[in-house]
Amino acid sequence: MPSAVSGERVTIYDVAQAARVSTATASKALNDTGRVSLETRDRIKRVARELGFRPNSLARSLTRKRSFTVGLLTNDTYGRFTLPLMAGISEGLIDHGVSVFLCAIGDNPDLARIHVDAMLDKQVDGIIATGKRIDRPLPVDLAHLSVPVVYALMAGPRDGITLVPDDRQGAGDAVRHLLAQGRQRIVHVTGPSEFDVVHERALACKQALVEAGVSAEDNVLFGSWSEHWGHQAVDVLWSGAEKPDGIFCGNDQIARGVVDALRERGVNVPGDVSVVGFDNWEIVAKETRPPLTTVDMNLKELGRQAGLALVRLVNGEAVETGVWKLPCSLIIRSS
Amino acid sequence: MPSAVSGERVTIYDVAQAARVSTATASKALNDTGRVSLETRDRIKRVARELGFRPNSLARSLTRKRSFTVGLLTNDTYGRFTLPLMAGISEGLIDHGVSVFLCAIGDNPDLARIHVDAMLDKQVDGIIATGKRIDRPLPVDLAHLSVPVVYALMAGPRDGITLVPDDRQGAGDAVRHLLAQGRQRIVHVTGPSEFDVVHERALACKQALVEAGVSAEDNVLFGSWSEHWGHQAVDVLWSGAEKPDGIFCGNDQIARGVVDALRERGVNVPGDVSVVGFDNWEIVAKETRPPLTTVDMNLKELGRQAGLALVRLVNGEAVETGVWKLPCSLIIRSS
DNA sequence: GCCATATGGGAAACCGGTTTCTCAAATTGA
DNA sequence: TCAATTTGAGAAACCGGTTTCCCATATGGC
Repeated sequence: MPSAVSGERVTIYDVAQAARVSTATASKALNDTGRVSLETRDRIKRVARELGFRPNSLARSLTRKRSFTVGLLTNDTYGRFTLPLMAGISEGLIDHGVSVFLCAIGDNPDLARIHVDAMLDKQVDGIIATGKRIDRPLPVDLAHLSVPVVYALMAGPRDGITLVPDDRQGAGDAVRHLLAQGRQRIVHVTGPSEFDVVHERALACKQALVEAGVSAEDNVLFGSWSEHWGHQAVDVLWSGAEKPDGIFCGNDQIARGVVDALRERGVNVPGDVSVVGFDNWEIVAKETRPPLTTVDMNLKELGRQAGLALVRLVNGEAVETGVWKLPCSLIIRSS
Repeated sequence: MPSAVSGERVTIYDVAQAARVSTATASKALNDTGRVSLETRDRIKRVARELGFRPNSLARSLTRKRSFTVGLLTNDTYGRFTLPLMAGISEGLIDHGVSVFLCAIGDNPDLARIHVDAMLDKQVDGIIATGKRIDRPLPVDLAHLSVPVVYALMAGPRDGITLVPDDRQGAGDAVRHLLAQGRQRIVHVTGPSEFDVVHERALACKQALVEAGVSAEDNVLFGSWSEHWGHQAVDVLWSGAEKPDGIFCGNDQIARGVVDALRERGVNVPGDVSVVGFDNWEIVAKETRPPLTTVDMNLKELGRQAGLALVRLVNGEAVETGVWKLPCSLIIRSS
């Protein structure tokens, strides 16, 4: 008797029986494949709906050899970059019925190995690797896996697919914004020189200045990614002869430190000096006084693209390899 | 011929064939179940190892009716609370071979429904629900699911299992710390009064003061969770007659605002006034000048416990229902 | 009216494991 | 020495779907 059996899940067998067909026909009808009359198809679909049939994804995956599941591997313990990325991936993939395993592996190679193995055992269709250090690989080799891998915010192999923000464009926009404000003596206060992105951004900064015919000599200060360094940098700059009127910072925390230090010195922002940050970490940028103009890396969109690129790989479609640079946006606030 | 076939995954069938036994025996040997001679068991295990056999988790899940997978549902778009929690869950569960699907659903009920359905289709063994607002439920009803649910940082049903930090103890410790510094005029600057935790913490604050025989009248200021509010609160407090010498803040951002405002007024922290925050959001607390003394909610440990509680539920073990309050730790820095 | 083709649907194999049940051989007991 | 029990291992069913292949019937052409 076809009726809503409580507790137990409804299987395709139940549907088939209720519709008086075989499971084969039921399957074909529900998936719009094979040869089934329109009449029968509709009837089966109706019955399935009435019974509240939901196919067991595991069983389907077993035959299809597709689990509709991907893994996201990250060594960003803080979540600053991972969560927006994750949200984007998830958003991009949910339409494809794909779910995401998230694994935070820190810098522990053993843990990384365990998690990757667990993912492969669970038959993930692909893996997205990400980290906070673009130039540092994950502590595990993903190059020879049986599933495709996409790298986001992280250096992948030459013949792989890597998605990163276009730091060059972002930094260029930031500097051009400062120039448009009429700033002429522009310095760049940034993070440790061991980071690739630091050089990327510094280079773009210089280039934009040169293009505008503005001096770009000795205008980069390397330090750490902290507010503290922002303060220090202002101390250094304001002890010199020629004080800058525009400061482009390597991230929002540095910028916050810079702005605070300037205020404390009685320097008006943006009256005397304009400041631009990088990251658009709203919790920092919005609470800076005045709110910080900064570069947004559009991480959510980057995640979406990474997810979509991965499914295309999984589907065997051709995907252009190499480094994809996704545009950054300048978020103009009051600084 | 048993040999390392490249590309294709090794199945239990391959192992059985190479060891000249049936798949039934192979399965039993590898799982240490059934009746197999020690000799045969060892041989099969050795062969499996040599072939690099890794069981297909999907196939196993299908028969065992356990997917060794749980879902983590969150409406915390920012990751501030979710990621540490996630790390804890993951850490607690990896030993059990359990992986975690992470879904950020925001406040969208439709999206929530879709993700929950997707999880159920993928046969998750259980779900952990979490959010940034402890007193706001997720925009989807999880009460009548076929799998167990554990609530973390979020109000669950009466007969469910809910894990939250012990706000009362944390707030009490914070206030007692201020008292121990010799502070007598203590105020509490906290978030919006619609939040349950706000009242919880305010109450604990009052109680600790009363116990110490210190005045606790009109000493709570409700506002928002922002730095800006911290500034405003100092304005209010310092325009009054009797200025406080100890301030306990509802979160680190407020505390940061308070400390900055005090410094700008020339009030010395911790010389004239001691300040304690809540959350131990390191990025804020460590960069505050001076570094912030604050309450850590031990979210990672909370996540671990939530994960373990869930597997116990899944295993049908008895688990005490109700609200579990996990201890907070006071992190003493310089404020 | 008869043969070739198209159509709808089902039986059975399969995905990769687990588990029950059966059975032959080995061991034990009297 | 012979029956009763224990032991080791395999055949087959199963989990819940998908897919291939085959067959009966309906349709079309001449």
